[in-house]
Amino acid sequence: MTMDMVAARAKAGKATVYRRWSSKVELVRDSLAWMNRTHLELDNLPDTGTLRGDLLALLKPRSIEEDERKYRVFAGMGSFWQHSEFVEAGIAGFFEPWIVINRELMHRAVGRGEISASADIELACEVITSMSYFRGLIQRKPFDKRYFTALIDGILLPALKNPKPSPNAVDQ
Amino acid sequence: MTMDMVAARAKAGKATVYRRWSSKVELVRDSLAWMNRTHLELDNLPDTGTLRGDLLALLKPRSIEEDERKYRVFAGMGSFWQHSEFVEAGIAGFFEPWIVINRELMHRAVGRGEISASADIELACEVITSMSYFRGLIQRKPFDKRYFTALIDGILLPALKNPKPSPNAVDQ
DNA sequence: CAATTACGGTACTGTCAAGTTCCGGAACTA
DNA sequence: TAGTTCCGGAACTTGACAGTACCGTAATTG
Repeated sequence: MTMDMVAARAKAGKATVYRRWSSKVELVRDSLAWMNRTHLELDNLPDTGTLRGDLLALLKPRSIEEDERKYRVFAGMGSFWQHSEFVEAGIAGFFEPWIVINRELMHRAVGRGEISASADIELACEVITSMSYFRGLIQRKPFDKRYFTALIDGILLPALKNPKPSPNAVDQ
Repeated sequence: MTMDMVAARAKAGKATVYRRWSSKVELVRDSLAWMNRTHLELDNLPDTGTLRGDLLALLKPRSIEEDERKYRVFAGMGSFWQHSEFVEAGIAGFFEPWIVINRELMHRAVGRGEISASADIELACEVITSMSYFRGLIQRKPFDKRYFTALIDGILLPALKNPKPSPNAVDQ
């Protein structure tokens, strides 16, 4: 991802790119922010009546391919992993919305009495995100509907429907 | 991570480094392989009688700090993320042994009748690894004993002790 | 001790990519 | 049409870093 490539892809001159962004750092920052603008409106979440239905409703073909593009972007960002500013503001920002959404859906499910009130929501709402990330970026296997449903039905819902064996809080 | 730094850290001349490795690529490959040599012998796993005990026995202070060093290495490897050769052989190789160990411990637990035989072991044995990675490299928070036990007690064991909920034929 | 080898250090070369400068031409304006 | 502004493109500068060449010296061997 060189600036020449960026300019070429934009069918623009490098000078023009630098007219709009004063450095590559700013360009990357803005690009990340742009990608982070989530299409998922927090106040318009799916509400199917079951946690399982809500979660499945989140996984649209759109988001699958978007995720894969994000992973390719990550892999190509190379040197920016050193600057923790970017990891925090940019990369972590990718995942935070999903975690927030999961948290909200799970809290609703608790309210409905669908899952145990003593479940560790704070941890559970990071499970999908963590594992999708690991699968996409490390294992480089598709995070598709099959895997997603297996995750929900095989891990997440069983974990949430039971009270946890021992009460444990995690710092946040 | 420049070759000058490597040489300096080794209190050696750059020429000496190049006498042993013909290129940086080979050096990184060998370094990854060396870090991957796991201290956990597969035929000498903990056997405390419970899955919980076995898993907790895996988490030694040694491995915690080693993991954090690995994450720092990852963050510093920058450009190598493009070459999927390295991601597969090197980085993925870090995690595979842990997954294998988890799988073995869980199969034992199934054999003891401790966890449900219908549990999704293949998925479950990736949970700890995925989430430790996410926490260490993305969230940059410590993967310590507190978090680890919360993960085991709040997610993993509850998920495993229950049969999967009905794989209902819900929406498409 | 003398000869050879191995090493640490430093200076050099080549390459690649970020950032700058400049120019010619297109598009808009009067 | 003439003047002004903006853009694409290409050449250039600069810095960082991989890889190389070389030298003085310490260790090794006969």
